[in-house]
Amino acid sequence: MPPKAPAKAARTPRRAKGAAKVAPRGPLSAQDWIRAALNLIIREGVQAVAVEPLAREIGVTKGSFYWHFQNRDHLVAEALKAWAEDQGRDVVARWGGVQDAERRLRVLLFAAFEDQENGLLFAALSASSEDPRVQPWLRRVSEQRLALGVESFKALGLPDMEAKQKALLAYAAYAGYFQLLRATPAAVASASDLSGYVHHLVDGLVPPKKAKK
Amino acid sequence: MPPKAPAKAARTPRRAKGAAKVAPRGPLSAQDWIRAALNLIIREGVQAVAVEPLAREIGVTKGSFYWHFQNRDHLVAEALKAWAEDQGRDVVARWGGVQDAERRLRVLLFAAFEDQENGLLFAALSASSEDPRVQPWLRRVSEQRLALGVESFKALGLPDMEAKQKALLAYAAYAGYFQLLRATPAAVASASDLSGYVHHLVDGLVPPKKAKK
DNA sequence: TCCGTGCAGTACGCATCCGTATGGAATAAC
DNA sequence: GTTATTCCATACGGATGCGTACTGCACGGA
Repeated sequence: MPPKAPAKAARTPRRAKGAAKVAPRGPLSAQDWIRAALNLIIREGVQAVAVEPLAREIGVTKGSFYWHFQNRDHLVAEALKAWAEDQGRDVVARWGGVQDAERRLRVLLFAAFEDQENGLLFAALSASSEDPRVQPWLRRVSEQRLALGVESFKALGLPDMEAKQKALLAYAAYAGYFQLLRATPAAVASASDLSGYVHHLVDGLVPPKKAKK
Repeated sequence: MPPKAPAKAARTPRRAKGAAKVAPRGPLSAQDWIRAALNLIIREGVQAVAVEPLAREIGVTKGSFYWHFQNRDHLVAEALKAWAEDQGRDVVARWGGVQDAERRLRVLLFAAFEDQENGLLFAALSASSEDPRVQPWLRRVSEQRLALGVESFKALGLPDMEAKQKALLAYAAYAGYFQLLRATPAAVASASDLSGYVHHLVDGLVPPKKAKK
């Protein structure tokens, strides 16, 4: 537990006794722990975020962890918060640019599918959705994304109901794609052309004005 | 560890000391444990299948468990095997009936989406895909389903590549739908009409001969 | 009636994790 | 140099899970 009002200082490396483990580094920050936690979540899910294993991986001991965080749940909470806020920023960033409704949809979807790392992180978090610490954040992000999708389809002139269904379909295709990529990458690899995949999706969803297939 | 060659017998209820826990029952079978494990998997994922908690839930102690199974991994393995074999049977059952290629696709997809319990179980297992005990079974089932999908689309006269992409898209939409349903049911509920959702999916995938929308 | 067998309870040792307590090394400030 | 501060190591107690060993009970058959 670091005192609420920090002072100053920052120092140079050091290492544990028997452990010249990974890369030598200076003192850790809470951010370092959060990053490590998110990495671990991608690989093994939220429930794998345990203090002692994580500390081993970083190459320090619990002593460090409990200096930066009150307890395990606080780390998880911070990591999730960081993720969700990141998503919020992303959505806004991708939203702003394009005016034309159809182009915006395409840009949105292509960008989403192209950011593989983020997609896999989303899949990992969805995989931990039974965890009550995860659920609210997942809900937030999904609602935001779905709302954006619905908006975009309505901007094409579609009625509410249809826009909702199409948005859900697009989002499910997104979530499912990365779930499959995470669970059984080999299966996805068979249809290796991602851009073709996304084209199919988009062409199937955007009202067939001139389906460019 | 029950002796390899069982004999006979079957007896009447009994209960633990302080525990008139759930429903009174006779002696448990390995199947009972497997069923309980699958139930737990749906609710909390594979990693939640622990002997002692599971025993508590059933209302017995570990003593019983280790009578029926060698260890925890054996239970998990049996449960997964049971699931995968069930899926295999399902696929065949739904496959046999219909001759017309387009109708078969529709029937297949509608049936898949309608079996909510199975869909949620699939989502739960996919959520545990990082578990090396789960991965192979998941792979098997997904490959089988995808192969069936590709077949079905090729039967419509589509070229290989397109059939693969459409099958992947359909499967991702399936996986994603149930993942969302599991993770954030509220989000899915907004587009409440499942049949409309599936219609959208199918109409987007089946080559627009006479898109019946 | 007295065993044998099927199933379950109880108790133990071991491992892993949590969170706490406390000490210690390196640096910055003085 | 002395001191305060930052960051980490180490050692502890408690909880929970695994797997083993052994005991106990109810039933069926002899």
